[in-house]
Amino acid sequence: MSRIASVLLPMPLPEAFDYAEPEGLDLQVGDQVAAPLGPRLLRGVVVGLREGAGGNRPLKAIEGRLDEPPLPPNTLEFIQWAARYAVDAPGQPLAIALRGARAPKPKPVKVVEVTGAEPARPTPARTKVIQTARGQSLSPPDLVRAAGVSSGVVKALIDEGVLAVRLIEAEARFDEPNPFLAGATLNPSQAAGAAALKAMLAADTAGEGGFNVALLDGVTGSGKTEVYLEAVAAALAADPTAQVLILLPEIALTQAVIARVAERFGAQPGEWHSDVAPPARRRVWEAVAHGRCRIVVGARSALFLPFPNLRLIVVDEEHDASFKQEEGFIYHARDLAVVRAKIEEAAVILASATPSLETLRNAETGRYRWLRLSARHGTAQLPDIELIDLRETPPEHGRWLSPPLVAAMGETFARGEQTLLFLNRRGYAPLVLCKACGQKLTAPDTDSWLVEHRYSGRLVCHLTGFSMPKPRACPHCGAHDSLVSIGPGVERVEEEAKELFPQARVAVFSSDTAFDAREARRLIEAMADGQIDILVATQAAAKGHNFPDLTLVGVVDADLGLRGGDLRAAERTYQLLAQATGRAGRRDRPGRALLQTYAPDHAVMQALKAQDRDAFVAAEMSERELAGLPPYGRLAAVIASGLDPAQLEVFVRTMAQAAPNTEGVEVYGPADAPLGLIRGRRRKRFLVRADRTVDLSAYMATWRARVKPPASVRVAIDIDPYTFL
DNA sequence: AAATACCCTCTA
DNA sequence: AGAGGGTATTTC
Repeated sequence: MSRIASVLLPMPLPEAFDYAEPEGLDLQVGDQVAAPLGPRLLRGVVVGLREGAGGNRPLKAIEGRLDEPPLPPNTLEFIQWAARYAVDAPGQPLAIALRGARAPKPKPVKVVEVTGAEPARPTPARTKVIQTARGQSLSPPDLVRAAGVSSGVVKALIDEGVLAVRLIEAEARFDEPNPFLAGATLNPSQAAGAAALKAMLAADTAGEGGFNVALLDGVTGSGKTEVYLEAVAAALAADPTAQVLILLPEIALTQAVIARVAERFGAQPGEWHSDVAPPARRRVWEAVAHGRCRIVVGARSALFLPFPNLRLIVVDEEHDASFKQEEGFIYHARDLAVVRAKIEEAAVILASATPSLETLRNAETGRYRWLRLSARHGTAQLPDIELIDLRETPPEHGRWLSPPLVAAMGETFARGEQTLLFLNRRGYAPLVLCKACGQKLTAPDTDSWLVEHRYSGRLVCHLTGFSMPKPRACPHCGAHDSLVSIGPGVERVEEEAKELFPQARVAVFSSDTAFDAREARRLIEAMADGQIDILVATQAAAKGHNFPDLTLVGVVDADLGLRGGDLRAAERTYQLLAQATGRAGRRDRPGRALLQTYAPDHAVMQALKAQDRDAFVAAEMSERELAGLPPYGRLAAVIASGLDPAQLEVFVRTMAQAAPNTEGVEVYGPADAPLGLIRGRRRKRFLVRADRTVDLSAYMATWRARVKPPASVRVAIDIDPYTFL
């Protein structure tokens, strides 16, 4: 009797395909195989094996097993669970999981070996080289350095045949972390938190079930990182094969955490995000699959790495919206981290100063352990937060900094201390319009405004990536010198700060100026080192960094995130501004934060001023509960897009008709999406609200299966949406 | 996703 | 008829 192998291919196919297992191949679930698909040969993963023959049609045979590490069973289960949750093809998350396996291998490294031949003239330098080379494998430059000779000596010995150069495959090696090194000195609050986390991890070793989630809840500066690193140490110490994943919302934050992990455990962790070069990614992937890499620090896609023994996942800044992947395979890494941990029977630590309402709800109901860190680290105090009512003290015409903020900046500068001006808007001006014809400049066939960037002299669409040089004449009416820049971006605020304080050193931190990890670090270090007096920054600099001389934070437009007014506007604004104002006043100096607002009475502003997170959360929770919105209910969105508006309209109406009638589910729409046109595609949206008891993924899958969109119409399903554009 | 089967229009 | 092109279908 022969066997049938069910093979999942990394593509948007609806299901795994069946293949015949060749005689004697002895496949296992998880094996990577080469499988024929039409005329092509593709990498796939065995997800099932059963006895049987082809049935009504003959099956193609698997070409062979690839000499690559298999995917662990839990990783496979997670991939399939994730696909079902996201209402997408299982090949999509598989493609993410195999991204490291498909990257090119690192170049082989040269090593020098002794051949046993005697040198013709044994000088002292030559003898030293031969002795050094014996017993260890070093590259030619390393051997030169280790023996303390000049490179000519080694080269001559190679030419003579005394030494031989061999190319070896760079093995995916990672140093073993040492969990027994001394950690940071913890204050009592931190020590209590660390002890509670260790107790949670011990429940696993004691056989009481490894799946546990803890919310590590502490104000900015309370030292959450030190606390969770103690939990990482405990997890690694409890099991010599244990692996730990630390997830961060942004690449910019990885460097700092990697440095702290390296210091704490005396070993470099694996680094995983889109900026890591493919060969390095391959090295991490293989080392993780073999269990040789025990700590990974990475962005959301690290969740799909093939850990054979994942014991702990830390999600740092768990409230951060960057954990939500909005394109391609749509998922929320924090939510899926909890799922993965459940499958692995591992522990999860969600860390934040401003936890999401979803997480807070789980903590309130006791599903998650709730660890609150009270004190700020050392002697530092929370900043003093004041609101500037822009209706009473507006900036001058064409300016963005109000007199009270300017005065505070002046005092701060005079004391030799630093100011952070926070504005979550890249570029010079968010809108350019023609004062002759009134047209707003937009990207071609797209509804979003072009943002003016003065550094590059271009107009950029932040949505589609389109950019063009700023034209001299209006593209609509042809009028000359009629284009005016409306509103402020960080570059414009920088300009104003330089004019106000010509002697001050002013810099901008945004994804445009900190364009890669190295440049970001350079700017952060310059700021930490006191080489910058005024830093104008987007949210890229609002998170996680430590600036000891920063005593004033000015929020240029506190109301920015409240406009648009979607479900999470208030929550998001609170989180972002609490984070930004929390930058002020570390060490022994008290900090001050000033928020410029036109709505000082808004609940968010009042909560920020009073630094009363609990009151804000309670108010927001009761509103959500009344409306049955998350975390009390669930949401899903459907985004249909097409080139032909009429065809899209017809489809969207049939789709509305086809929505299943289910108790506890309401479907709203179709409506024009707020960004109704992107790259020439018309967009329509549905919003679905469901009670928590409803299997929303199953509902959406049923709905989708009832309709067949014309080939030109694309349908995307977004479970638990965060943006409503 | 990517190869190919299909189905138009245009050229001669 | 055959090329050229865009689009729908199929892939175990």
